Amino acid sequence: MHYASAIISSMKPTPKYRSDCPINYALETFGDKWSLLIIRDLMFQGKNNYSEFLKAEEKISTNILASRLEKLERAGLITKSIDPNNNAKKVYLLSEKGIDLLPMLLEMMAWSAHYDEHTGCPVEFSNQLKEDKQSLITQLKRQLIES
Amino acid sequence: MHYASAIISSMKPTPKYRSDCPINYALETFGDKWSLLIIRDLMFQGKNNYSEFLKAEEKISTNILASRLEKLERAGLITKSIDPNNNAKKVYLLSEKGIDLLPMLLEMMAWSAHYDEHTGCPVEFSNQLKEDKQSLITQLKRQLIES
DNA sequence: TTATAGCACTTGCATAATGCAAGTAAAGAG
DNA sequence: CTCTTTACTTGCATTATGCAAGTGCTATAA
Repeated sequence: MHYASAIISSMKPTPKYRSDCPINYALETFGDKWSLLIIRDLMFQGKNNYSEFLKAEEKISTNILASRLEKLERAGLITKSIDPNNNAKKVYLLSEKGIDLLPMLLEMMAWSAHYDEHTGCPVEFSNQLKEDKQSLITQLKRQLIES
Repeated sequence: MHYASAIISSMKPTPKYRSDCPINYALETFGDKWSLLIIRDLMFQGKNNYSEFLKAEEKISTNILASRLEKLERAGLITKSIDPNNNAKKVYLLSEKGIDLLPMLLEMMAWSAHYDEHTGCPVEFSNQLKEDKQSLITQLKRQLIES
């Protein structure tokens, strides 16, 4: 591409999103079969590195995991750093933007727990969700920020 | 496959889901790039037939729309019926299971409105979400049940 | 200091999902 | 009877995902 074309195309950048609808923004950010499972593992399972994510029951494949981690980092939902105790290890953590998905994830879990007859969602967790969602949010959020 | 094999394989059915995790149930039910946009149009845009869904800004293609409508119906999130005023038309409506996605969708919208600088989410809607989510849920839910 | 293992990926290729354009069938309107 | 609307289906190209194997760093033990 020569300079003039480059300038012209820089003037109308290819639109990043299909629309400016908030639902669509969410879908384009984490709307695939894997992203939210990684967020889940970070949020509820205390996992924070590549090999731990790989161990998840749903069996994500290595290339997809790598590409999702990169996408989530680019979207600002997670951060990547080197484990100070082991330079061979990377540490993935939820950013504030990622942590703020907690209320949505809890609603999602509540819905699934209600409608999936085979749900693995612990009964006490479901109950706390119904009874006192706000304190559950506060509590989980504190745990995440501490780490 | 001969009869004996058929019987044996019918004894251990291929597992329907990757896991019994509630997040995963949600993902396998509506976790793709399009399902929630259809739910959105049913829930907030008053759309209820094929050609209206096709008009959405995100430009779903006809075969994908048909397959998503079928999937959502099979999952029990929507119902399909014939328009009594026009036998050529089908009417899609949210079931209770579909309507119950409202709280999750509102959290999703709140998150996107907060983090997407180009969000199209109306300010007053965002505000009502922050100020009084519960009455917004009650109000929207009433509208959906009436139709 | 070499060997072995762990960790975080990458690569190549097969399969599946999605996207696009065109076509079809049934119903309604004129 | 014809034209339009509606709700799709079909065929094919492109993209995303899945699977197995390999790579290149640390780290750790001999």
